[in-house]
Amino acid sequence: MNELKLDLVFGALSDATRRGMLAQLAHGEANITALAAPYDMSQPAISKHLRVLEKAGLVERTRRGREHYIRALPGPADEAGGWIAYYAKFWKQQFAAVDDYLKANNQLNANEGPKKGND
Amino acid sequence: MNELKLDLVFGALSDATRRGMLAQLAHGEANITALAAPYDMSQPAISKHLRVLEKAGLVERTRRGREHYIRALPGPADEAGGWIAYYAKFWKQQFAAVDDYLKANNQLNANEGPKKGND
DNA sequence: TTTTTATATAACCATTTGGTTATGAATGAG
DNA sequence: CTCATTCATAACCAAATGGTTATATAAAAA
Repeated sequence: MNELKLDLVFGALSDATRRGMLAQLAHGEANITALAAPYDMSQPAISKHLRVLEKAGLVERTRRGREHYIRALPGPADEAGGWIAYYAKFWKQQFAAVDDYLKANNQLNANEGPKKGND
Repeated sequence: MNELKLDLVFGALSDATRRGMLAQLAHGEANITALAAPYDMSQPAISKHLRVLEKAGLVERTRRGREHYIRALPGPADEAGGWIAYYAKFWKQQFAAVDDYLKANNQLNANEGPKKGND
């Protein structure tokens, strides 16, 4: 997945309303009225959120008569998750290495115990 | 992790410059000048990006003399990854179920083969 | 056919975002 | 001490974001 697409996917996931919609879609596809129901928000606002999810490739829309059914597509989210997992592995190594260094030098680790004075 | 924090984490990850910085931090901590080096961008812009990463809890800053050393913290990214992994599991089930349904009804699956006419 | 329902689009607005230049403060080097 | 380096902050700007109301379109229902 290219960087531009990751921008869209992470950007889409950065809003609680959109994450809520994706969570709702875990139960299966839903039409837009159903997706909108939990939110105290105008219909065009919901429409915009859905467009953001669509542009990120996180959902797919199927028109059936006058209703639009939305379902979640796992691919792009997986790739975003993959990005995180890939780098988190290295960050943890670094994290552990710094931890070990601090312990070896008998210093307090700011990421665990309470801090010593210096306030 | 609360929703507000997830907003910050996903929001921080939605920018290629910030993801680049986090990628760089996979090799270990770096001072701000080093982090800034790959980008054709003013120093205050870099400073702002770092603040976004800090507010999301994705990095930690340690001042040593006049230099600020940055290192990545794996925690928040892990939680964001966890959110994705949790829901992706359900989306895949749904995905598979719809797939099966379409196949059972001898229809083409829009997610795989080419689409039939209707253009 | 008329009305209602489901949705989109347009126009607008305030706030946030991502950048800039200019300036300042603290630390290190000469 | 003076100068250079590392970084932050302030003020500004354009574009993007997340919302609104008003209006339009298409399909279903009456």
